[in-house]
Amino acid sequence: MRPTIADVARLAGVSKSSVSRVLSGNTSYMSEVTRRRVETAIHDLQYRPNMIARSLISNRSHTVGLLISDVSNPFYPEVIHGVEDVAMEHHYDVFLCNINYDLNRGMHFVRSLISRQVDGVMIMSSSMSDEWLTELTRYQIPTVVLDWQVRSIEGTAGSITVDFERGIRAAVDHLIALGHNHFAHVSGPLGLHTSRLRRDAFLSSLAQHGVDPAAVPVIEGDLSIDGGSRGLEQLLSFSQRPTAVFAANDLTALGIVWSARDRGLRIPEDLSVIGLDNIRLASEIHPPLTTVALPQAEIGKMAMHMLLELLQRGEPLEKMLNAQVETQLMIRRSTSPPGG
Amino acid sequence: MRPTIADVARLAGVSKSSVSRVLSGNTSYMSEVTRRRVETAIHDLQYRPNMIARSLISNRSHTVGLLISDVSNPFYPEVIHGVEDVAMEHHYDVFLCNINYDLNRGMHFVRSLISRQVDGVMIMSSSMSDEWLTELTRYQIPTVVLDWQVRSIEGTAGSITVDFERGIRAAVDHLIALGHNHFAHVSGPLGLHTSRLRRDAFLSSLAQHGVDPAAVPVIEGDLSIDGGSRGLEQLLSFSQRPTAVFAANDLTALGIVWSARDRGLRIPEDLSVIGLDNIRLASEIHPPLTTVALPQAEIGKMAMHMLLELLQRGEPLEKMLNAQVETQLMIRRSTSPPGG
DNA sequence: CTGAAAGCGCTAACAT
DNA sequence: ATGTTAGCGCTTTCAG
Repeated sequence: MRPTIADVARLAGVSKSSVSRVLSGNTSYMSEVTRRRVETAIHDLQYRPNMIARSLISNRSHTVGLLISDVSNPFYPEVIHGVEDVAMEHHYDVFLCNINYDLNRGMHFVRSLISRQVDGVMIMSSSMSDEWLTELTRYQIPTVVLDWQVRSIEGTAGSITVDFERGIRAAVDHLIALGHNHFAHVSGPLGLHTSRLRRDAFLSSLAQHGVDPAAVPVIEGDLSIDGGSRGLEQLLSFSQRPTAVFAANDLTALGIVWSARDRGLRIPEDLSVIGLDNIRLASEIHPPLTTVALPQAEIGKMAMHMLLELLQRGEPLEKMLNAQVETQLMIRRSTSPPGG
Repeated sequence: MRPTIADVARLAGVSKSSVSRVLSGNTSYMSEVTRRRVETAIHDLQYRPNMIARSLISNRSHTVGLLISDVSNPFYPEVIHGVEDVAMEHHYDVFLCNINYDLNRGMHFVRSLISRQVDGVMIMSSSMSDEWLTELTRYQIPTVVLDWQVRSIEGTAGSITVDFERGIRAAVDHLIALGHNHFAHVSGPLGLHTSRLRRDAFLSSLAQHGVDPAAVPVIEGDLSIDGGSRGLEQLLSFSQRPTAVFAANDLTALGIVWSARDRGLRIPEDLSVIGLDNIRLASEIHPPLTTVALPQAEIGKMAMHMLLELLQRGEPLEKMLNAQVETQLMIRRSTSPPGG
């Protein structure tokens, strides 16, 4: 049996309260001697406090949940890092849940987190259900959501929205400055809000430069390398081939680059490619990818900070918190004037 | 306040015990009526049992910890999946901890997991400290370790070892059959046991074919893309250039392939490259990478299953459990006869 | 078949 | 400055 606070008390010859006091650092009114005795007893027994018992009293588990679509998506690692760093700083632990693009699985995790009395939850899944939020707020669990148009919810919640506009506009400006005039977009699943945002930002920025959006082919991909490959194939079948393509994410862009290469096209001479996310690989491939960067670690940190803030305020907010992160163009080697 | 079992009991007009009975499905000796009343009360109150309170009694948190080096390492996603899948099946939740290659951080997590009373722990970090295991077994927490030479530990533990031999021998056979006779290896950090295993397997397989191991350059890398690039540069500086190189992992292999390409070498005509792991990217790049595959998902599943078994047996084992997984050569397009 | 009571490990008044 | 007591939400004997 693992030693309990009672064992420590017995060994030290004091009461449980005294032990509890040194555990919580409530040591101001204690005699040096008792403190010492307790400390040695703790050490001798290799006693470790039982968080479960603590949580039962305090109603706080010092744990937060983080729901993501899929660990294997290279967008997440840095985000997770950001979350973990801030969490660790504040002595929180993180329950990472892989939704795996499965809404049911998501709901399962949500219920499980509720039962576990997590103090808060962050949802960063491209596909999520409003139900999750409803369930979470029903039990007053503070929740932060990334990049999801939430109809303002009653309860303690916050959201982080990504300003794609700015980075994407910079990307378009860059392409225009290079002299391109035939564009294309390989999007994410257009059922996703975020895919539409990216597409619209691209098209409207183009329009600002006098390019007719209707003339810009949009191919629906699936945010994967394979989707990018397929997108490129379609692009090549058009009579009017684009000289520059904007991909909804870096994975898609990689698929485009590699398939284009395979077909004998040179990147960037024959085709300029811009991605989005700025995953690690983007700078490691050849040529390194020009991309609209998301501040991944910052997103993670911000989410956890916002959650912490939500946790502090006891009462439900009258209005959801909101924060915005900026995107930023990283110019690398996958873009050049058309023809080189 | 969230409803408790008392609220349900009150609403249903029964005792807490009765509610508890239906919660645990202990419904055999109950009247249909009471069961119904309780069920409706649970539903009306949207009651969710408090796992924390349950755990306090049962001493089991239905939670396991999974320590990994770094989420961003593409080796892990499938492993994590495997673990999660069988964990979910058995109603366990997984605490994912990113050691981040930091031994202190690892110890921190270990202590935290102990305080949280996790039922078991899996350690899958390339660098780990024996201390972790000592600490874990001190508190009788069943632990499964991947690919780490554990001096047999007293307590409830298991290990999964990877048989690199077989897959690597197949890789060497393949290279020899293709007609290669100048080899090189870009290893992982040779401080790591697993790096030495891989290197030794390569060298000894080569020896079996009459190749003098002393004549085979081994360049110490760091299991990253960058390390691969640097490895290739060194390789090119040798008077006798190898025609085939075996990399300690796929990331290293990618670095080699891409850098070689950059320097105008053709893959596989001018250089055959074999990786190890079989990460997803390996089959998505061009040319797809020949690699010694680790059964990632299987490793995850096996680890969780072994942990479950450890959990079943109450008493400490007299001997550690052990299981082995096989590696397998995946022949793709990054290898060919020298010169094409 | 159902309820009352004790107790899991800990903290937080309340005494002393 | 320290000990005593009650109780967090739940399960589990033990009575009835």
